[in-house]
Amino acid sequence: MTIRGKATSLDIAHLAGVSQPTVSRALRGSPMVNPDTRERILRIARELNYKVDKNASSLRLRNAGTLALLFFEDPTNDDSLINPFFHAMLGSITRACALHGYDLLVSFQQLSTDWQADYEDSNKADGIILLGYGDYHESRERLQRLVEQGTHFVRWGAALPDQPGVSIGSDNFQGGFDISTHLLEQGCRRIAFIGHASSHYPEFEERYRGHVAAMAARGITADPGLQHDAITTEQSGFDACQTLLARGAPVDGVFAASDLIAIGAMRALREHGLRVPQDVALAGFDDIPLAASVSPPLTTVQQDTKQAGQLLVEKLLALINGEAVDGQTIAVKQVLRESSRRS
Amino acid sequence: MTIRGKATSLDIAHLAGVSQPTVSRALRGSPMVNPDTRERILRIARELNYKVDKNASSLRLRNAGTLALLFFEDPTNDDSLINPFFHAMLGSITRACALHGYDLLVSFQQLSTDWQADYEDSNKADGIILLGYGDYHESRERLQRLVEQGTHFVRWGAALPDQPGVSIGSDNFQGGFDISTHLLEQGCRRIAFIGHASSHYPEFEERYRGHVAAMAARGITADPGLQHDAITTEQSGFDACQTLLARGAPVDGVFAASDLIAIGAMRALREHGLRVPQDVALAGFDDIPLAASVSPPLTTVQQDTKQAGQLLVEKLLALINGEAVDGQTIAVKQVLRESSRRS
DNA sequence: CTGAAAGCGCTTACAG
DNA sequence: CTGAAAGCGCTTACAG
Repeated sequence: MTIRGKATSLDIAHLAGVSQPTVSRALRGSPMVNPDTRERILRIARELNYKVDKNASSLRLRNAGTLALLFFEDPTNDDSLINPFFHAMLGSITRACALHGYDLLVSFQQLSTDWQADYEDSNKADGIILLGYGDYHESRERLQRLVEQGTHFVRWGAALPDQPGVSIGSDNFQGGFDISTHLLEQGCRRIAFIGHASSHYPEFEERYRGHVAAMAARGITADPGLQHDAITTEQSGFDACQTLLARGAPVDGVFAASDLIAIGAMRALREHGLRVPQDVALAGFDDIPLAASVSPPLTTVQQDTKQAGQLLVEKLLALINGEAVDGQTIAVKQVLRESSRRS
Repeated sequence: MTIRGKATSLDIAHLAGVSQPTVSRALRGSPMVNPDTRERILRIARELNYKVDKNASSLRLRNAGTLALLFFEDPTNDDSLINPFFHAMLGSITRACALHGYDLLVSFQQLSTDWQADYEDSNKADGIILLGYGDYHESRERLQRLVEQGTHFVRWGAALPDQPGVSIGSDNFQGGFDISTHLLEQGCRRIAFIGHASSHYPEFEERYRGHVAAMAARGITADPGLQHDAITTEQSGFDACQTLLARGAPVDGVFAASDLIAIGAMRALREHGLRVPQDVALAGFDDIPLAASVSPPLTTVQQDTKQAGQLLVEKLLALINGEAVDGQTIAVKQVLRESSRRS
């Protein structure tokens, strides 16, 4: 056994006194190998710490056994401001890949970058998982391009009609509806929504629509003046809430489009001398780990990252497999904590 | 041009009226190709959206053009509790890889898992970057194994003597020394240290040693009773601080071994009716994005994640290249914010 | 400057 | 059950 230079199937063949193809068969678990021979081969492989050469195998099999995760960043974000929610997604995607015996290639990209890199990934991987934030209108044409390319991909996001490719996302409408219904039940009537609510941010828009519908269900028309744009950062949430409060509009509830926004809003409320939840009930969206730890603990909508990661991987694998695949909406779960408890 | 089925260099050769090796040469930028021929080939390649098959290329070149990032998790952690600091590292490592034209394979692993998977990665990638938390004594033997294997790897962590492999880490001692010196300057005398301080967690231990040294420099002997174990989670920080306060030991400063711990400690202090910084000055370590956003904003020690990622990748590449490589300690920077400002 | 040849390590019909 | 043969797509000496 040579220490330097990895062992090959041919090395094993020599040592086992068989041909190289037989080694390959034994290693791949082919039934047409004599059990004794197989045992011998496997033993030697273990001793040599042999691993199949992925490149050679992929080249021959014509599939890479690799998926690529392309993480889109909003150019307005600096490196470190990634929403913890996406980290949970990264974790669950990684695990789902491992479960299916696939490797995961990870890359980060600016939304504005040319899509050349996508193609590059499509060449190294069997398919792409798209994840990230930013203006949907900007990413839409890139998706279109991928479709034309015949690239296999799935994306995390609102599953809306007329979208290029396969989208998997949470039931944002229902989540928004539930949380606003809850705030209404707590006696809130003037509920602010902090977060973008346009087609540029379809997930936030759906949450907002859920909010408006919940209000309507109680006969209340949502005041458009109580919606204020924000992206998913603590600072943006702080700023938006600040602006809203500075306007002097009376508010007794805040539904933030994400937990990070909610945490920023909480800080703004506190600085304005407003108590949460006594003066203003507060709720977020995502259920990031921090949500349970802030004080008061934050009421929020839990997105099922585990199922999300699994679905993304499994649907992508199905696509690669040539199956017809539809988008899917994942159920969400309300998590009620102190930040909204007034009764 | 066939839509289905990727174009190969042979397709291009046919269309360009040259041999396949000439295409390969042109694409790789070999100087021994007629400029006109090269232009033609490149144009056709672009039209066909051709990309070199990575598997074939790697197989032939005998290098994968891929690095693997192996993220170790403490089994006590649940999926979502990854320190934001590591996410910043992930970002900077990804970027450094891209810069050097390498792909990055990412996998998460329990510290306790068998190291089989490491070998697997070592087969798919040219080298491994190790990152994560957990008991160093546990990971140490795995590192040893990797060394014996001849696997190229670098790890993020305290660069101590007698370690297997190459380690790159922050100057934790200096960071601890600086922050405690600062707390002392703010008038603190009874400074608690929250975080593990044993050889099982060498980075925390170094921070603690820095703290003790800073105290000693002022003629103060650090009270061992003011050190309380904690791992890097908000909850653990909360619990540890809680316990410490419940003991009734008077405390006028807290140096938390990480920002997450500090944020937990802040919550515990608040619940005990202690004001930060008036009653207790507080400092953390890492400078995660949240540190600037909590109230009061958290004094901390910034680790240079950007340089860290670059160094990890560059040193690993050097190792792969057969060069002799040493570990390195990266300078840290104090970030003073309100949580420690008493004067 | 360019082509024919060999080979990276594997997998899988094709014969036996 | 097993071996000899072909070939995945590329790169690089080796000739010209």
